[in-house]
Amino acid sequence: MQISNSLQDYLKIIFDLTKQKKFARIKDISKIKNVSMPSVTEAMRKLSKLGLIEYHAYEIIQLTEKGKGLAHYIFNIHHFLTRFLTDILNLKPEKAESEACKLEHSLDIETLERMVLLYQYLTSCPKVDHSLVKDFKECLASCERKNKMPDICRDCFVKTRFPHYVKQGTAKHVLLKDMKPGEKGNIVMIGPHLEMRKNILKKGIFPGNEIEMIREDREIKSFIVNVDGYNTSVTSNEACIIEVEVGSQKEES
Amino acid sequence: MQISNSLQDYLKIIFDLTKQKKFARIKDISKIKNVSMPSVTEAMRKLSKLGLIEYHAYEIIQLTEKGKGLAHYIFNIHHFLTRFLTDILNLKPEKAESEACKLEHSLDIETLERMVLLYQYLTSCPKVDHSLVKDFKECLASCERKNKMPDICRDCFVKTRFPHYVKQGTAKHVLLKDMKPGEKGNIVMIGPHLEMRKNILKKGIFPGNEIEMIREDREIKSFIVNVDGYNTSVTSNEACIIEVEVGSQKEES
DNA sequence: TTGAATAATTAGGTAAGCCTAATTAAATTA
DNA sequence: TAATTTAATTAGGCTTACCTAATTATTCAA
Repeated sequence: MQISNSLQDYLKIIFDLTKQKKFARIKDISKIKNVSMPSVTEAMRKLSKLGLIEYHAYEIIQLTEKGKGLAHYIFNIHHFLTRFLTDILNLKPEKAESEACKLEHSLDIETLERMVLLYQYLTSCPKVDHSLVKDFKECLASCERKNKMPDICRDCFVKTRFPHYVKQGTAKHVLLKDMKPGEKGNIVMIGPHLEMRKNILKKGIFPGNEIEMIREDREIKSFIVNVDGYNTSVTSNEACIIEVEVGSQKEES
Repeated sequence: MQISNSLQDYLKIIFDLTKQKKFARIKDISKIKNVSMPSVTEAMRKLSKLGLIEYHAYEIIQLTEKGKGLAHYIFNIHHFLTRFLTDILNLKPEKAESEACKLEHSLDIETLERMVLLYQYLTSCPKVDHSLVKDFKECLASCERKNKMPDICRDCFVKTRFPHYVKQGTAKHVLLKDMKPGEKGNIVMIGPHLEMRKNILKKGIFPGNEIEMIREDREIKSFIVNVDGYNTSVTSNEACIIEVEVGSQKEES
């Protein structure tokens, strides 16, 4: 059945209210969804027409069996996503809540299934070292303490702080700051320091992007780089935490 | 700047077309976005008013510097998400494409930042055993071969195929099929078999949910269970791959 | 049991993002 | 260069999901 995001939200809210109070009222829904009461009335009529709720003017609102099933489904997707965002990505509960609200409408069952698998894999699979998620979170937590290189990342990152550190095979890993004009490569990692990383991402620079060093502009303490065909600038500090794989590229003359 | 999802899509399409042809035309955009030409015209006027494109009736469309920056950002978010979905979750490229299209509008920078970190952690962090993602993908691939217990999961799962396998501390792990009426627990894992898992998820049963066994209904070869307050049924086969943690619950009499 | 307060509904309106049909502009080709 | 084809625009409409102001039900409390 096709049902709009907004109506799904209404259904979820009714489900939630019904759990506690056995019924839902227009006013409560309007408050939770932060819309006016007439908007709720209108939505209720639509849900009623779809056979998802039992509703008549001025009476209390209850889910039909069909509505209960669908609401339960949406509700649990929401909660799984919240768990994923808190348990794996370590978002704060309120943040995870609001992000899950947006995500629940845009993922289809197949992607969701993969996320469930990843979740299970990282948290419960006996084959996986469970300190993995713990380490990841510790790394995240360290990153949140600004202006300090997280201890847990020192090992990872310090190795690449020397120019042309050879990682494996033909691929050389360098920091962006050490690249010569004209040199190209693929971004493999954007290092510690939460705020800096956020700013780098905001410039449209992600791991996996192709990056080319254009030139250094010492006046503005920046590097001019070309990322997948678009020129942008990166501060010297930022260039110290962008790790680039060079040398395994197909050269163009 | 606030810009609607739809306008973001237009911008991304223009960015993409401009890369190849140096300009974009109404007709091409309309074809790619699968909307009528008048709809495109209207959108172009809006983007032009926002200062994101250079556009006058009957003339070719080009991005302004401002538009180019924003488009590049959106475009790269899209590509990062595609990589995440293919490289980590192992979705097929076309699927990943279309899912990324939906996701790119709903994630905010903070969540994105965490996903980048997870991506880097799993694929490039020297501290992490890189076979991890490989194993996960192998597990996924095995799951796709239906009707066959994936070898890689046998270890994980067989252990729990015996009732009341004690995992750690007070928590007992059992299969749903072995639970007694009235017994409660938390779902920790939904086992191998892709299709079956999908069907279980479709019933609103996710890892992390609280589940209570109500009774077995031998006539329909199913178990009636209560998941977070909602009754549903699970086939006998499905009950064989749902692993539940019991015993660490706070008991209610 | 009747005001007063609270809750819900009508009525009428807006913005976004689509659509079709009709018209006009631009490009192509005979 | 005139006719035809292709591309783009106007004009007018629709749906979803909101809104405010005004009205009507319902509930509560004196």
